[in-house]
Amino acid sequence: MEVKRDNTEEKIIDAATDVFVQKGMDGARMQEIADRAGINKALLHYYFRSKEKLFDAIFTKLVGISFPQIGQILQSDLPVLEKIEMVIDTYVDLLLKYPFLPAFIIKEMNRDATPFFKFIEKRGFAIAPIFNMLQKAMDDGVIVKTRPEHLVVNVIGLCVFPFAARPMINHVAFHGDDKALKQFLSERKVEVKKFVLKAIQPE
Amino acid sequence: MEVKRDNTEEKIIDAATDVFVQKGMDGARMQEIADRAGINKALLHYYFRSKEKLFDAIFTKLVGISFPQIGQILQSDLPVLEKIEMVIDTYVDLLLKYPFLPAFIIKEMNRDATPFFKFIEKRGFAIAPIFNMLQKAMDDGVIVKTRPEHLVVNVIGLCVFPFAARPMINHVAFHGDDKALKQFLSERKVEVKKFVLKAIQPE
DNA sequence: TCTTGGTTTAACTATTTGGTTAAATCATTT
DNA sequence: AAATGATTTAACCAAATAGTTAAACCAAGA
Repeated sequence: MEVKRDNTEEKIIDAATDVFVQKGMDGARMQEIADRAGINKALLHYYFRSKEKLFDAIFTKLVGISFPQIGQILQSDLPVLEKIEMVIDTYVDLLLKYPFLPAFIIKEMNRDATPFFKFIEKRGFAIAPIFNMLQKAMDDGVIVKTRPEHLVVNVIGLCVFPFAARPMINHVAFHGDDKALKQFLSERKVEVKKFVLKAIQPE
Repeated sequence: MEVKRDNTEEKIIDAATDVFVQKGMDGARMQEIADRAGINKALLHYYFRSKEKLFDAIFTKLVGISFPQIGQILQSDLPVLEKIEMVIDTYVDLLLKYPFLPAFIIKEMNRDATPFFKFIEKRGFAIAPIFNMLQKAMDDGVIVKTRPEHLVVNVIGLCVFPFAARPMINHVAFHGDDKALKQFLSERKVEVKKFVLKAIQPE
């Protein structure tokens, strides 16, 4: 038993990831996934009973990558400012590795948000401790006062947006020069940290 | 001639906008557009020969809304800081009016960027003057020094991201409370201005 | 009123696509 | 080597879908 199972399943997952990320759930074709995995459609349905089930597997995998274990950073007893810096570093590094993630997640969240909700529920992800930590830092005068929600959205947005809007930025700001875009994106780590730290420093 | 033409065409455009924005090009169905416009499929093809042509019309319309006439603001002789504030105000107001735009544009740009490129080309949109203006302000010590590209992406990203990520923010930060989310988004104008101005003020 | 030309419809077609089935194949165990 | 059970395939099916066609309709001008 399990003759070439691991191998085939892996090939399917790789192929499906490529196709779903590029075309989305609606644009993806089971035939294309089968072709890219070097198998035929029936085998695809043998491993993953339906397109929806296959998509769920891929989506869950990719959401898992997108919402990484920043819990460790946040639960450490580093000063808040260093925590924020570490989150930015970790997150931009992740996005440099998987630049297609933001557009994919945004696209599929807008189509059907329930798989994402299930994921969050399953992982028991809670944002409240983060808000509390930031609120405390504000009360202590370590960072400037606002609603913690805004600060979190600002930080994540500054990290994520350039990747989500990559094709536009590439065209408008860099006239299609992929090298220049890549250079720009790799500068984001330093740039976002500088920008955020300056913005939140108390008077 | 042109008996009810205007009326019907308008109904089609409204219906197609709804459906394309909600489902995207791949997920949209001509039948659903026809139903929503209160006509049948053949009439849809009579007005817009193909799904692609209809989509192009809608996409171009929506990109036109997304890249509004901020030229006037930028070409005025207001101080740079006030220009930046005005751009943020204008942009967030726009997004509050059309909150679905960012996700739609990101989604469709990733599928096929050529309609967007054509639009930019046709409108003769150039980013260089904006970069030059910011560079000058940096040289004059009015704002802190960076690559202008980063500043532009930061400002746009802070405005746009919360709208693109709406479903996630709504769930994670507000537990599905639409009212709370709307309140949060309407605070962004003030928040982003505060955040950006603080981040770019010279030492 | 009769013609004309744009408008609208019902019915149809060709193709694509997700999914099924029954048979063949292959590795492993007895 | 024979049996077993997982794996793989070719051929097929039903539903959905973009697009077509030919005829009916309707408002306006001659």
